Amino acid sequence: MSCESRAIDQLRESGVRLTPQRAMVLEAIYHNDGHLSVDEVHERVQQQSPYVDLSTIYRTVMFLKQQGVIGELRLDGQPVRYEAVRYGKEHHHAVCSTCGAMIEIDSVDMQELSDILTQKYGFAVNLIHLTLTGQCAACQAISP
Amino acid sequence: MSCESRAIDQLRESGVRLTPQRAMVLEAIYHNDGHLSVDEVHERVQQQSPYVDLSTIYRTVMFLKQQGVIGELRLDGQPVRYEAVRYGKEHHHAVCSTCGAMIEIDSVDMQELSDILTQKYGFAVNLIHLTLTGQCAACQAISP
DNA sequence: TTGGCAGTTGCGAACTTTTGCAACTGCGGT
DNA sequence: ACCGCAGTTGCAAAAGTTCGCAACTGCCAA
Repeated sequence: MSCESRAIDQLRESGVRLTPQRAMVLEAIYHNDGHLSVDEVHERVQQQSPYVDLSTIYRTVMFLKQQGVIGELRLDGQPVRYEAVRYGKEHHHAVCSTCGAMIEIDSVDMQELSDILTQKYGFAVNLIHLTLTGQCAACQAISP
Repeated sequence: MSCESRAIDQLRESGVRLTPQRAMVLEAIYHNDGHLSVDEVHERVQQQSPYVDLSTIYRTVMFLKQQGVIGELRLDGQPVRYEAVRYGKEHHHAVCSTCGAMIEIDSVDMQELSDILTQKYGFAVNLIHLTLTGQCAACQAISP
C-alpha cells in the first residue's frame, strides 16, 4: 500500500471523482518529504503522463486543498508550495520573517484556539493547515 | 487629522520612505470600511494621481502588509483584498466555507495561541492578520 | 539649505494563474 | 456489462502578478 492510500480513501468516501490526474498529483505530493511548487508537481506528473496540462495541476491542487488532503504554503517572495497532510502528523507552519527558518507546529497546539472560537463565536474552524509568521528564538536573541 | 495618521507615524518611526504613492494607497485603504482589491485601490489612487502604475500598487500593498499597517484577505475564488489594521481594532477573519459569511475574530482570542508558541517553541508570532476557514453556527445547524 | 545616494517609481515585457469551451470519462443506476 | 450525464480535462486565450531597468526622489548629513 502506498502512503497516499488513506487520502485516496478519504476522497472516495467524500463521493468525489477520482481521476488518474488527481491520483498522480496526490502521489507526487505524498511521495515527497518537502514542499512542491505547482511547476514541480507538473514536472513529476508529466514524467508519468506527458499530456497533463498545467491548468489541470492548478485546478487539482486547489481541489485537493479544499478536500483537506494537501496543505498550502504561501511565503512572501516564494512560489506557493503544497505538501501532504498525513494522518497523525498534521501540523502547521511558523516561518521566521528574519532568517526564513521554518518550524512545524503540532496540530494539538491549535486546539485551544479552536475551542475558543467554538465557545465564543460558534464557529467550527477547519484547521487543516495554517502558516504563521514571526521571529524564531535565535533571531529574537540577535535583534529583539 | 486623518484616520491613517497613526499608520503614517508608524512608518516614519520605522525609518522607511514615505512616498506620495504610499500615502495615497494607505489613504484609499483606510478611508474605506470594507476590503479593497488591488484594482479597486488602483482606481481610487488614479483619481488623485492618474499616472500611478498598477505595479506600484502591487509593490506598495506588499510593502504595507509587511510593515503591518494593512492586512491581506485571501479567499478561494475571490481576488485578494486588503484592509486597514486600525489601532485598538485589530482583528482576524473566519470565513464560512459553506455560505461565505465572514466573522471578525478579536485579536485577544489569539493571545492564548501566541503564549503557547512562545513557551513551547520560543517563537514570537506576528499576529497582524490571519484568515481562518470553517463553518459558521448557522451552516453547522443545517448540515453538520 | 543643499547634495548625494539608497530606495522607489513608471514602463514594458515576461511570467504565472485563471477561465471558457468542446470533448471526454468516472461512476452510479439499470 | 452497459448507459447517461455531471463533473473533469486539454487547449488556447485572457487576466492577474512580478520583474528589470533607467529615471527620479525622500531623507539624512553636512
